[in-house]
Amino acid sequence: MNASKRSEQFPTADHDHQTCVTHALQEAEDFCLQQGLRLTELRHRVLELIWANHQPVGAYDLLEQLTHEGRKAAPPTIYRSLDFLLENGLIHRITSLNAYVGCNHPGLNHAAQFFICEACGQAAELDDAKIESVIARDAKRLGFTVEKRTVEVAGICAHCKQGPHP
Amino acid sequence: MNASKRSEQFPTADHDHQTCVTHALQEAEDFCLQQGLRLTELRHRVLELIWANHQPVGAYDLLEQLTHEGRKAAPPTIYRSLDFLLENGLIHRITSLNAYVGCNHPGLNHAAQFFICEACGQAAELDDAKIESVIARDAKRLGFTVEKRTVEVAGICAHCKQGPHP
DNA sequence: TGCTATATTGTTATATTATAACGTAACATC
DNA sequence: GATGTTACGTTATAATATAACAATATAGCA
Repeated sequence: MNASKRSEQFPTADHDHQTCVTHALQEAEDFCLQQGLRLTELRHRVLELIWANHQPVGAYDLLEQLTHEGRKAAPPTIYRSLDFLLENGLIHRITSLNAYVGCNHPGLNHAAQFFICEACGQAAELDDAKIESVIARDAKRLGFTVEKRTVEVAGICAHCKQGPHP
Repeated sequence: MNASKRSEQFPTADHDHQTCVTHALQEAEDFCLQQGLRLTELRHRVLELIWANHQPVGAYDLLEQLTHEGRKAAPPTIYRSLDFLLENGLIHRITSLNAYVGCNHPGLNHAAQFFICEACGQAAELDDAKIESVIARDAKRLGFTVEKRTVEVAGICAHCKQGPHP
C-alpha cells in the first residue's frame, strides 16, 4: 500500500504526509468544481490547515494558525468555513473532542465512526456498514427515524501501545 | 409492563413519572450505601433534578433550578456533583447535547447507546451488546484498546412521528 | 460593461459550557 | 476534641460557539 494513501487506519509515523495533504486538497477542489461549490481561498486554507494538522484540531487552534499567518480572523470566520466544509462532507466534527478532522471520503454522505487515540491524539475514520446496520436495527425496533449518528471510540492505538507516540 | 418501570425505550406520555423518579433515587441510595459512597444532600438533589427533568438536561439548567429553590450554587457546585454521579455510574453525559441524564442501570459499568429525539428532547438508553461487539471487532482489527465509547443517534422517536410531542 | 441580487467575509458583542484556584465548612477517625 | 480528609462556597477565567449587522466580493443578467 502506498504510504501516502489516506486510509481507514492510523497513519504510520513515516507516511508522506505532504502528499496526503495535497491529495486531499486536490480531491476537495475537484469535488467542489463538480458540485458547483465555491471553495474560496479562506475555505481552501482552512481545509488545508485541518489536513496539515494531521489530527483532530480545535476551531480556536485553527483560528490562531490563521491569524499567525497575517489574516484577519475572528471566531465567526473560522466557524463559517467549518460549517461549509461540514455541510459538504469535506470534514467531520468529532463531538467528544470539539474538534474537526478531514474526511477521507469527501462527497459520500456517509456515517463515519472514529477511533481516537488518547496518547497521540490521532483519529482513524472507519465506515463500518455493520455498525450502521446494527444501529438501524435498533432504530427500527424503537420506531425511531435516524437523522445523525455519532460513534466515537476513545482509547490507545496500536502504535502508542508499542512505544512512545509515533 | 408496569408504566412506571424505567426501561430501554422512550417513555410514554402517560407513564407515572413520579414513581419512576422515586424508584431511581431509591436505587441510587441503596447503591451508594452498598458502595460506601456519600450521596450527600446536594448530590441527592442534583440526581433528583436530573430524573425529574425527564430528559437530558444541561448543567446550567440544573444550576438555575438549584438557585431558584434558594440554594447558593455556582458552576463548580453543579459540576462537582455531576462528576460524582458520572464517576459512580448514576448518570450519563450525552456528548452531542452537552447534557446529563439518569442512568437506567446504576452500578453496572456498562457502555450505553442513546437514541435522542430531536422533537421532544427525550433520550432512550440502550445497552445493545451487538453494537459493543462490532466496535470491539473493529478495535481488534486496528490493534486499538478501547477505553470509552460514545454512541449517540439523533432523530425522531415513534411518538413524535405519530403526532405532536408526547 | 455596468447593475443588481446574492454569497461571503469582517467586526463587535455575547452566549454557552466548563474548569482553576483557593478558602471554608462538614465529617470521620482516632 | 484534635486532626486529616472530603465536600462545598466563592471568585475568576478558560474554551467553545453564535447573534447581529456592516462591508466586500462574486455571479448572473440587462
